[in-house]
Amino acid sequence: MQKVLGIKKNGDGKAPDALNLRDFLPYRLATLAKEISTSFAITYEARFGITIPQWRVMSTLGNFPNCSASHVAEYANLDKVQVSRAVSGLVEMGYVTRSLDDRDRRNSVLRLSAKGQVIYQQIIPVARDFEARFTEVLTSEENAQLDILLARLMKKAKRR
Amino acid sequence: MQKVLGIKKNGDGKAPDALNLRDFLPYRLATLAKEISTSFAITYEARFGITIPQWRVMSTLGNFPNCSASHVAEYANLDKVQVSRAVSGLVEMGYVTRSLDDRDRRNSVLRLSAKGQVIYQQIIPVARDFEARFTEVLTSEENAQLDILLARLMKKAKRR
DNA sequence: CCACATTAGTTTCATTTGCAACTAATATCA
DNA sequence: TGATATTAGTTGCAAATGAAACTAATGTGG
Repeated sequence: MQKVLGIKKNGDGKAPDALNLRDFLPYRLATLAKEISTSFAITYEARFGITIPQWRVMSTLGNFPNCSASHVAEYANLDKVQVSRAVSGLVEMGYVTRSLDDRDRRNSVLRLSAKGQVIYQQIIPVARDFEARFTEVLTSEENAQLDILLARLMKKAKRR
Repeated sequence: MQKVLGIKKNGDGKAPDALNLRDFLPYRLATLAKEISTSFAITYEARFGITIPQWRVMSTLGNFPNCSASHVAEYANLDKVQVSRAVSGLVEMGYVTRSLDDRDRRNSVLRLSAKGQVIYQQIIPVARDFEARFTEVLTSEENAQLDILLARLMKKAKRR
């Protein structure tokens, strides 16, 4: 009986009576992502005292200075509550400044502070090294392929 | 400047000053996994009233009847607290039976009840269909490749 | 211009999560 | 055999999460 991504296929096409969790794509992605995320989170939590949502916010602000909280939420795949709380913490720690957009005072204007810039510049190489430890186990062709496959799956996931 | 999995490489090898979250492997995996997991969870939560950990427990018991809670935890990548609570709920709903191992009364012996078997058999095709919606967007070669890449990344993640 | 709808962001509250402490059973070893 | 350690599983508690209510600002149709 051949197996393709957890789907056991027997010759006559009859539904098999069990399913192997460990071969099940949603499970595999979830466990892999969790393993990698938490391990990365531990790295920067220990060194810089920030959480995963805070890392995402800082990284977004590194690319989009002066953007709004909703832009951060959209870009970093966080909900607005998470962004609000993450930013509050980052402001308290002095890593981010928050002001109001004078043209529309509902919007916040978020920036990395000078201190935040310093931290951010320190995290980048750590992040790259961390990522490299994984990309290293694949050839560059495989990395390119992975890139394509993940993009395709994500596109599908978003469309439902 | 070429980009490989979020690592911008400029010609002279100098560290670039920013990192694109959306190209960052841990982020991509986390968001993809979350999207897929929650969308699948909604499916069976609505129909069968079980949570993600409960789905994992049932699926494990489908393959390993009469196993212990710690075996479930190990196999389904849950911690023992999650298993304990998931099982309590499943027992309450009448999907699982819990007894003690007479040879070592610390160990529990978990089984799908008759009712649990029925539910489990109903979830399997739903799970397969759900997974198929994703594997469908890839060719069978790509699926095979994805399988290999995820396995390699997971192996690396586990070793740290 | 004013009532009403919409949007941005925060706060509240109920649920989920996970570590740590705990209980109970078994293993170890003097 | 009896003190101590280890293992399985549960419970308690504190932090994280997320939906929904809320505040404040802006947009819109009459």
